[in-house]
Amino acid sequence: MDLRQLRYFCAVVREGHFGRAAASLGIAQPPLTRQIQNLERRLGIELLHRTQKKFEVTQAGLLLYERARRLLDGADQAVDDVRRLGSGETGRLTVGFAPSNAFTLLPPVVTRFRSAYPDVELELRQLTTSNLVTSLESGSLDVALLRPPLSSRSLQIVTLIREPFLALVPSTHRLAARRAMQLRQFAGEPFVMYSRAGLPLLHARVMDMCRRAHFSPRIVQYADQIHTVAGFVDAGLGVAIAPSTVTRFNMPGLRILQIAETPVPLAMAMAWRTGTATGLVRNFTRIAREAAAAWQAAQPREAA
Amino acid sequence: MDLRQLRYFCAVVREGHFGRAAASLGIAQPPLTRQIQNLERRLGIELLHRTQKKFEVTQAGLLLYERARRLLDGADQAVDDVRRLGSGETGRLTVGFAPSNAFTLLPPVVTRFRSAYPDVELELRQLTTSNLVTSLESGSLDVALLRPPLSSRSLQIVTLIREPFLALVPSTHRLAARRAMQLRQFAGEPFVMYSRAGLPLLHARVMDMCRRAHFSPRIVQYADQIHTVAGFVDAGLGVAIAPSTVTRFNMPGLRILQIAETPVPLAMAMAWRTGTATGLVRNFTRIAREAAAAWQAAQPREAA
DNA sequence: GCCTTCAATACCTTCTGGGTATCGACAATG
DNA sequence: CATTGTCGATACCCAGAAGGTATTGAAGGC
Repeated sequence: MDLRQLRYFCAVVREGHFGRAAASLGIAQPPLTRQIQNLERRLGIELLHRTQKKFEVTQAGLLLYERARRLLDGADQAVDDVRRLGSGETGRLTVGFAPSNAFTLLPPVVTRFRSAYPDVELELRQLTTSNLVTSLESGSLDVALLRPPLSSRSLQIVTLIREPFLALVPSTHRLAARRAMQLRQFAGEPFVMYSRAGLPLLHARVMDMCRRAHFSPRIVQYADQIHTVAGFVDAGLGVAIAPSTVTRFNMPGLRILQIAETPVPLAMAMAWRTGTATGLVRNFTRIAREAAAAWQAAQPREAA
Repeated sequence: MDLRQLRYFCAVVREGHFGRAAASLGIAQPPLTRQIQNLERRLGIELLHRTQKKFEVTQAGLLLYERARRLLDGADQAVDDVRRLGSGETGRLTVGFAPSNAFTLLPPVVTRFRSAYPDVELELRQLTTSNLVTSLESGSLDVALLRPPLSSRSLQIVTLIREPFLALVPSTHRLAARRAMQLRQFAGEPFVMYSRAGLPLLHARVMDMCRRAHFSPRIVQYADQIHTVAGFVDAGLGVAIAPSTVTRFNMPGLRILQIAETPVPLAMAMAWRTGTATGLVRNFTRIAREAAAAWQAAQPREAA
């Protein structure tokens, strides 16, 4: 069977006239006549009963017309659905994210994606960074939001945003009125630190900053979430260093200062399996980039 | 959309291997590769994700596979149904018949047709000869069994059987022991005659025979069915002339003789609209011819 | 490290589908 | 009654697509 011939036949039946049917199909009349003849020959059935100059549709022709219309509609629908699925307008996308961005980048990305692709079923999974990587590699995640660095030849990584590090002091602190400070001014200060287990990357980064500033922090408290650290500083337990996300917290006893040394910012990235060319992932990464740019653009006025 | 490409794609997905798929399709591998590429290009979607040497079916490809299989099945089914309808293996056929053959030719024809084409819906209508003709011409009948002659340019007529006329006498009649007789021997005999209203053709034919034999029948009784006429003769009311159907009746008091003049036999014919080329009519007329031949073949040993 | 396997590519041939010109037949119309 | 217009069918030509053969390039198995 050939859908072209069915399409032609339907046009002839619908128009009741070879010339008009040919015009509606955008072809000339002779090829149309021939295709109908071919169709009849192939089926071995008379579909149109010719009575010199005019024709009438036979019973068999009428049946074929009904069936053909349904087939053609089905074919169009199938093409449409496959295109939508392939282009990522529909389907199911599993997104992994680290706890660290549950309250930062994730919400705007998800919101933006949902409104752009309402027909996509979005599944969100909070995992540790190492689990994110293995899940991405095994294919149980399509894409993940996580913190670099990460080393995996099979994953594609794009940095979405870079958060500068800021210094946190209680409002009662001697530096509270300043706009900026130097890291060595925290030497000997009671220090609120990220737990090595809960936030290994932040722990390492902050420890490294202190080391570069030639002092070892006098740690008086550990916490394993950024906003917990900020909360301890707010409560006056000590000072801390945190990514600019903290400017989003509303804590009356907290003062936020710029760091003169401007440490390498804390990056947030997005990763997916290299070679994954599905429209879903393509669309999600585009949306994520847009959301990150918007987020980044909204940040500086507070963090600058 | 092109069904060929869908068929090829399904084969590739089913076999999971271009070479085997090509073999199962009866084509070489390179054209198959190209067709799949064309299909992907036309849809603008990656259906098979190639990873050097092997490939895996994408989500979109899987969806297309499901849809394509249903489309292909639907197309095959449609072709099959149309073929069956067009070839007369299915559908609805309206057959008209005259009262005169309700008990002769019609039953074997219908039986034979039913067993040959059990899926055809057969509608039988008993009508007068003139109504048969007008119904055929108007299209409300597809085919009819009737007695010639009839004149209609738009109808195709085929004679199915020819029944010789026979003479009927009661077993007490002076001719009862003879095998044959001459028509003039019925001159003056009490005669059972077909009513002009009920069986105009038989009435005319018998009257004509008598006229050709130079006598006018002394009619003592009219009847409007053949078996009623035979019944009256069986009861001893008189003699009669009847078509060979009467040999099928089992009447102890009835003797059947051949007529020396061998009048032109009584024909039974079949008619349909010229130009009607539907498989149903073609099949029915073929079956009717076969049934008539069988009926005719079973006749002579009694009527000879 | 060599050989096999599998899809992709290059190139050629054939056949199918579409286009133009024209025919033949019917129908309407003056 | 002749003429003209309409409609489907036919004849012929051309372009493009589909299939075939030979070959390549890259992985994977021994």
